[in-house]
Amino acid sequence: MKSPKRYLVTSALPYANGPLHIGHLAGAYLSADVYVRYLRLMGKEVVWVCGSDEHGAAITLRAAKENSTPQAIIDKYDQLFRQTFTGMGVDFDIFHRTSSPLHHETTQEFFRTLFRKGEFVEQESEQYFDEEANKFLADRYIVGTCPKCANPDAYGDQCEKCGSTLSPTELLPPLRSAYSKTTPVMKKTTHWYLPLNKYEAWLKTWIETGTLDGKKLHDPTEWKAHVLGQCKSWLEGGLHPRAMTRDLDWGIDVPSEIPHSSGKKIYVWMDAPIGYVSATKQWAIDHNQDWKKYWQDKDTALIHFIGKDNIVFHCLIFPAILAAHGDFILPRNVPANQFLNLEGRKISTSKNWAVWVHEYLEDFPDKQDVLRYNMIKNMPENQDAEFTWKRFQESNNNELVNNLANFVNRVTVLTNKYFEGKVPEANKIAAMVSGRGGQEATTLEAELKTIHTYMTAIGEKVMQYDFRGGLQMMMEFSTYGNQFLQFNEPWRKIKTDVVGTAAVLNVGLQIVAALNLAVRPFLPFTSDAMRKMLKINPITRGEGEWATLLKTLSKGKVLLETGHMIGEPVHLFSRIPDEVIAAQVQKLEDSQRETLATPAPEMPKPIEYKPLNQTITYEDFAKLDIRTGTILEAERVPKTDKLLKLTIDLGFEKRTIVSGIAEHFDPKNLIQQRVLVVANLAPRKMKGIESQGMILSAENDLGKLGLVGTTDIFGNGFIVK
RNA sequence: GGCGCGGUAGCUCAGCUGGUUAGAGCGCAUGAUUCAUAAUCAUGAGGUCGGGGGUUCAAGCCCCCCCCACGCUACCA
Repeated sequence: MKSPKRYLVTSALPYANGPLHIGHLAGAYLSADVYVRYLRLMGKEVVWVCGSDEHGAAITLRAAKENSTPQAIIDKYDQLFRQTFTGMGVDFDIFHRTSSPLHHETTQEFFRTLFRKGEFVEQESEQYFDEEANKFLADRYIVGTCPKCANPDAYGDQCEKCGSTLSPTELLPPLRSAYSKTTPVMKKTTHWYLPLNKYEAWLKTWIETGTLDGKKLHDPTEWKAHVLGQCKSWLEGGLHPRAMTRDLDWGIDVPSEIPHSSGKKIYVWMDAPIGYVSATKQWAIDHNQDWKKYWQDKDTALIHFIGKDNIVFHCLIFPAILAAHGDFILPRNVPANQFLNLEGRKISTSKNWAVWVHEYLEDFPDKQDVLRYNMIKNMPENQDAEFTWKRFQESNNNELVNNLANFVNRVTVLTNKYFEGKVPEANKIAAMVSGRGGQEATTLEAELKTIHTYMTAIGEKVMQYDFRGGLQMMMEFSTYGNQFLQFNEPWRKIKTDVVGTAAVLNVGLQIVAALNLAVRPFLPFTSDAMRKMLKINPITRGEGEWATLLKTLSKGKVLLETGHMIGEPVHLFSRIPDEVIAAQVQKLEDSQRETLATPAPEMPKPIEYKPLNQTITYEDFAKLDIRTGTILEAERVPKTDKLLKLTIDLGFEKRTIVSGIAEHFDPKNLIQQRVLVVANLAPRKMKGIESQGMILSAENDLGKLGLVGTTDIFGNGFIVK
């Protein structure tokens, strides 16, 4: 693939519902920041957009819970995001908001275009409805019992206790509406669907070959294996139409001229990626540029940085939307990162098992680059990775302090000590040995070539989205500097050979000067500090300095001229002592414990009794028809983990009941067991078998099930009341 | 259960379309050195490449079966 004229880089819009933790940072922001910083230093035309994702049910719900308003919630987190990103040196070209009027217009325009082109399918479906509040219920607004962990307050889209993804139909009763606490009913509603099944064929070709309409748009071999794998997995399974609208209060209205649009909002998942477009528009307005150049010109490379949870949306659904619209380019790559674990466990907001970035900035002032270094070093580029405070400390002390900062310090100290802080004469014939092995003689010219090689290699890694590799290469370059000093021993040479010492330190300073740029995409604050120390011009954004440096080197010219005065040595990094690390680990455990309000692990765990459900009337109870019965047959339902197919004798008839108890009972031990059966429950098909009722069982605090039976003096079919 | 990404030295990971004695960083051991925040540099020990079968002159890389971790997905009335 030929290299593009310009780049449009996006980072997943953070959802304005809570603060950022290190997992967010590792996923879509630091990776993009390194990439974009490098592109800018190479003088490439690049715009990097991001913004707050501010719509959807979770925000209204949170507002209600905190007795606040959605607007107040999004304002609060938008503000916090901006501070956090700026604090960490994550340097977007624009950080926009999906609540802005420009974004609303842009999204509606998109929707309108797709509607007019007849891309949507209007379809009626049944949704949960709250009769008292007179509202349809988003998944998030349906509360019920989690089928996985029995948390009675799980939401219809997710259980916050065990973190599993749910759908409303999976929730166990009693279901209730988050608005009125009443039981929701099913009601018909109309929505607009994107017929992904219609696009399946071209999406498949596009993903697998990078080709659309005979044109090669990207090279799939450059895509990460797990991204391709995930997409192929979806394509194999067949794509289904997906609703692009919701019945919601908080979001972007479906354009009013569209029939039946009253009360309908555009689905946040459609609204959010269009946020990349509106952010670009706003940037263009601010900078007197043409946004279309970035979204509609074939020579632009669109790159989406996201976490793996977003793969399907950015690789299939959003491209389908863009293509359905017609005027837009498709992403050239979607370098999704995997997940970052923390101290051996998954990061969890609800369990408060997280390192919050804004808190890190408070706890470790002026140590942004230490976190950046550690996060890039352990970036989950191709598989899940882990952050531990111990490794954070080790990489700081052993690599940043001992290797990088120390090398820079050695060179500046020696220059100040022996040459009054002036870059000494480069003597091209002076005898020096190479930093590699210390065996062969070398010259300034050869060393400039070596520097060029390192700088090129680091850049290549970054362009391949191998940020860990680039970072490692950068550190090897610093090691090379240490080796060069070690082999040439300027501290010894000064006693006999001032000219030779000057030559050695001149090379040392050239390495430091190059290192200053090598470090910059990863550690921008450090790069600034080094420039101050070297007394060279500060860089604001990056305007091709790296490219210039490569040119200078390949001409055999030096980066720092002889006689240039450098500043006093400064320690770029400082050691982090054990106590500080221990305190962070303690903080993590404390906050998590507070959140869970559980005693220390070594204490015997008290039984957690489930809270009582809301009071019901006798009439409610009387609706239940519970009968005595006996299990006649029991067998596993093939291809399921939990299902047993039971035949129950109810005296007056025999019933087939499918029950999710296979993990608790051996089928052959169930034969002739007496059970209680909810006999008037509406039948339901599971795995193609109609289940005609439900057998009762009790569950203890450890999740163990026990059948609730009758005593043997009873026959079958009698009423329980 | 289906699908997907992985399982390589104590730890974190590289290993391209199969090709000589399987690599790096950290940690560990020994030695050198003192300009530097006891930092640096050199040397070394450490792996039957998750397990089992197969294809091949040759397999960490290909095929089959199994085990483990993670993710998506189905089922859980």
